Amino acid sequence: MGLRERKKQRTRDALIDAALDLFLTRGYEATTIDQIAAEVEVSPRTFFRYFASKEDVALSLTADEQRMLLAELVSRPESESPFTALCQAMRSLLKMLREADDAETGRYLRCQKVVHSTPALLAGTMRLIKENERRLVAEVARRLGADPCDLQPQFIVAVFVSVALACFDERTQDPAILARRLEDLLTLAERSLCPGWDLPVRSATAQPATAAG
Amino acid sequence: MGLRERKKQRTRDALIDAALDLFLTRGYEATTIDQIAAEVEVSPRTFFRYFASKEDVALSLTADEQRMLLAELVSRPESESPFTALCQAMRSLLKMLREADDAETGRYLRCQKVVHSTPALLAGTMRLIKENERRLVAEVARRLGADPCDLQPQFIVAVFVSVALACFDERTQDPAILARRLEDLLTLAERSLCPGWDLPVRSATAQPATAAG
DNA sequence: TGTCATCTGTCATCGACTGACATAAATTAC
DNA sequence: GTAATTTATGTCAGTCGATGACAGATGACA
Repeated sequence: MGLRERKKQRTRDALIDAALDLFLTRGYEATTIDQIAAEVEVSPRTFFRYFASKEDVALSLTADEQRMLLAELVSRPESESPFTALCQAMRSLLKMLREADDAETGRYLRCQKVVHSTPALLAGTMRLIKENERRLVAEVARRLGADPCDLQPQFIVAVFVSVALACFDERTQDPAILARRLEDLLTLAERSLCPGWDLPVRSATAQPATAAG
Repeated sequence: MGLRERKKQRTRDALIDAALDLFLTRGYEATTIDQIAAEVEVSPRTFFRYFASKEDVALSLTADEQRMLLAELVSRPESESPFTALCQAMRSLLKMLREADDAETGRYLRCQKVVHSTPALLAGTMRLIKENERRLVAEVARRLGADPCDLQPQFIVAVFVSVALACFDERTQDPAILARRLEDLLTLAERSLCPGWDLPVRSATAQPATAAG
């Protein structure tokens, strides 16, 4: 990797760190782009060459996590049922989080704190999750041999996302506690859902929605 | 109601209608506050005395719906299980929508179209739903005789919200089709969930939180 | 070393949003 | 009915987020 690439990466990381620090101390709204740029000693214009918006820099880590979640799901073996695969992908993500170095863990914790204390960032997080949900549905549908427009894959992913979202309480930021909460919720989900609910249905009567006939 | 109140209501409605029209024809981002204000013949400053932001005017109807959903839930009889009550509240909401006059139905349809074609508004909608979710959890917890921090009420509402969200596909805007889709999804949910999953659990090992005696 | 692609800073500009102040209108008191 | 009070609105000035255009600086590469 050339010098140019390394410098860019360093600038990008510095901008994220400076932004998260300022967001934490002064608050997201009260922090200006000028202040972030001044901290890293670049021009405000340069900030916008790295991040599309002020929200973007705050949610860049969240966006990475969503991409990783999808990648983990795709890499799960086909033998796992869709919901099991989703849960395992989530567990892998939390494992990576717990095994990360201090710098990354710190970034993650600051990011969580900022996001949970800023309604606009909470909305942005929801948007990212919702966008990723479409990709998750596509992958689950593929595994089921179903169409992404069918209700079943949408329902399976919807239940998973709702469980995952319920984990991200504002009080729950430490990855270890997060993992515990996830397991508790998955246990509850397991007790509530019928065995085989996320397996392909082959009956002729069901699935009237697609209107293919 | 005095003249002043009536004038305010008329201005507010006119701003919403003008905004939705412009958003639909020119797009949300391309529409400026000045254009909306000019359409209603008020100053741009006055716009911001009625709505906190450009997003606010686009989502004012959505915010109303969320308030109504909560009100419907509260008015459901205590004999209904939490999930049933949530579903019935949702059905009531859709019924009100189908029985509304043309002006309101038109506003609703335009609002749906605009929201679904604008990522920023989709995010805002998620935020509103997420905010309302906390109130729904509180009401469900009360019905269960549980604490709002317990996992069960959170899980029940999460499943409901995920089903409700799955209804609001971008292709599904007509209230009648929306109602059909909701029923299909609720049927699927009913098949997937164990009987009694949303009833209070009274076993000695679980749920230590309520401490009701 | 010189050429080229790319990164960066400066400047100008737009649009969302806010505070301060003055004016106009409706409500209330007399 | 008029005066006093409250409240809605318009005007103005200003901040901040975000973008396009252009010029200068810097790393890549022959």
